[in-house]
Amino acid sequence: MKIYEENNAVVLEGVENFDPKHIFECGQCFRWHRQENGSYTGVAMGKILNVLREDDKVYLNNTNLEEFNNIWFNYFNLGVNYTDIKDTLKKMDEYLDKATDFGWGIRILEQDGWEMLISFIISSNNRIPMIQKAIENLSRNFGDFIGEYEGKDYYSFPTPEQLNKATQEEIRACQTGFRDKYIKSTTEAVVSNNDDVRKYTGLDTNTCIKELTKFNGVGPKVADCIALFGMRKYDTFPVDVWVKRVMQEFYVAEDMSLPKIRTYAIDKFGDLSGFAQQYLFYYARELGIGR
DNA sequence: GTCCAGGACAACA
DNA sequence: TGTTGTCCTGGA
Repeated sequence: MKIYEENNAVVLEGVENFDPKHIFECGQCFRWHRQENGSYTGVAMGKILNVLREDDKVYLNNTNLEEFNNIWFNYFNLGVNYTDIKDTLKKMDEYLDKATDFGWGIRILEQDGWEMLISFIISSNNRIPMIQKAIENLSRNFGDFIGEYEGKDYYSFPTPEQLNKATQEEIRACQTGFRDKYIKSTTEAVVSNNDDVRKYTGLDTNTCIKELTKFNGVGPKVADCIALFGMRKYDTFPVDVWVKRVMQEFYVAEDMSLPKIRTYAIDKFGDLSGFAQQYLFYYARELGIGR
């Protein structure tokens, strides 16, 4: 891969296993929006970025090499060899063989743990467009204005201290629904205990999930998502309705419970469970499998 | 107006 | 220890 800077952009030439649509629409993130030219614009790590792929070139627009090295290289998980991961998964069975071809450009983003904690609390019993709207509202009302890009204003996700200034009513006014009390209580817990959830990356997977489940509004599925997408715990397997459908379609009996599906998958996919989950989720959701 | 999609939690057996 | 009703919102 050749990496160079030109015109306020960083170009990744010959980058493998990288497709914006696959990355931003596999259920792991909520702040990226598709533009008319097929690129995606979003806010992450307090920066506005636009991502466009043209053949074997990926353009990271509105950034420079310094930011790329400090932020985006890790954010896009570029140190991980997805060719190896897919090869291992492909050998496991025909479904993963198909799913890894279908979502060939998926990468698991290294997102901020605190943002994932609140985002996935909002995700519970909620649909993606509504989750996106609530997170945007929270950011506009309680985060920092970062700047304008192509005629739109962008705001950073609020810090624990910023969000803690919001009342439960103000949180609900951001269209969080009944999850307002979960967000309020979790934010209060983080601030009052001076709890840096980013440090949870250093815990082992089971401890990490157990700690996350202590927060109000965080159950098994939400904890798995936070651990996988915000804390680099790749050996876990969040089971949402789509993953349940695809697992029942291809692997397990119709009446298997969610925790048992999870255990089954982790036994089978091991250290690559989180990656398998992403390929299967994207495959199931795009094709409407099991509906 | 009615139904449905989406997990956590409290109350219950 | 597992099961059931409730929570909120927008789109069909």
